[in-house]
Amino acid sequence: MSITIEECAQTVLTTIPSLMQAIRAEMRQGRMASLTVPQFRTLVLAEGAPGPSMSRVAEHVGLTLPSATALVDGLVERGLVVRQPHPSDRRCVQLALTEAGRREVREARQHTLAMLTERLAGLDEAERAGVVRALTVLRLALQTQEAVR
Amino acid sequence: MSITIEECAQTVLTTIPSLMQAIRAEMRQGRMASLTVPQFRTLVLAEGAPGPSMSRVAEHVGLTLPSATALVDGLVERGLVVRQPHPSDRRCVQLALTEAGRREVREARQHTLAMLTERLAGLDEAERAGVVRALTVLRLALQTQEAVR
DNA sequence: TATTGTTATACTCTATAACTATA
DNA sequence: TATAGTTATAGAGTATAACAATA
Repeated sequence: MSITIEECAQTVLTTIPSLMQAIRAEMRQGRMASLTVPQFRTLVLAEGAPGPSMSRVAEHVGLTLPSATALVDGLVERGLVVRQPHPSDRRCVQLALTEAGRREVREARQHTLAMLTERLAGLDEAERAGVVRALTVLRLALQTQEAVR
Repeated sequence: MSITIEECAQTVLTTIPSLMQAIRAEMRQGRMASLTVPQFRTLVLAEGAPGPSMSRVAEHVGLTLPSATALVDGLVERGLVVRQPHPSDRRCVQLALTEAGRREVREARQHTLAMLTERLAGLDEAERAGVVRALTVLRLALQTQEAVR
């Protein structure tokens, strides 16, 4: 029973939004985790990379620059990040997590991962490997083109 | 190289939002396809099931009832669906596609699938099968719980 | 002149709380 | 009293267009 590209595309189109819904619901449900998915992703970026620029944020989260500005504004207002001047290029901004931001992202991740882990507990070894492999394949296939755009 | 549940959860948490972004971008890019993902999913539901209620829409798209109301309001304003009275239970609504709605959903799907198909063209048979299998596994794992909630 | 970022503006998404109408 | 749906209200996500500051 061979699966055509069209069938595969169809599955992707119908399933990914559902999965996204589920993840969003998880995150919203966490009592203390008052972060939306894009906010969370921005904090994760700032946690890993040192002082990302606004452009970097926009690219990472998949937004336009103005959208990233609005997103970061919200995080700044809530005291989770600060905008720091870039030392050598004064047009650029370097985003930095505050202590509160560091705590928030840690808690949100812990919480969300715990919930996800619970739901994925039923998967066997082969299924887990399959999931990781398939998602990696999809990421490469769908993101490659974005760079081209 | 065995993959733990935590690693699997981690991959899901970081990858699914990216994939969703990519799909959203695809749909937005379509010249004539001016539908958002939730709007599209609502039209697809109405296309398949006959006269879904508002509750059915909310459940399918993963929204609260008020959110579904707002979503459908937009579609009604644009002439893509109509709210019809349920014959026996006057509290209920039955959603029906208009001709324009039927055309719109057809075009949007065609367009989006074409783009996705293009991007997935590089996958071999085993990868396609793996993707479908993995997404199905994830859907079952993540959605089961939603019903419980 | 090109690049980085922000402001202005306008939709849509999404939720909670309060309400109406029907069962 | 319980259920289906809407209205009211509010905040976040998201885009395009126009602008400011710096390189």
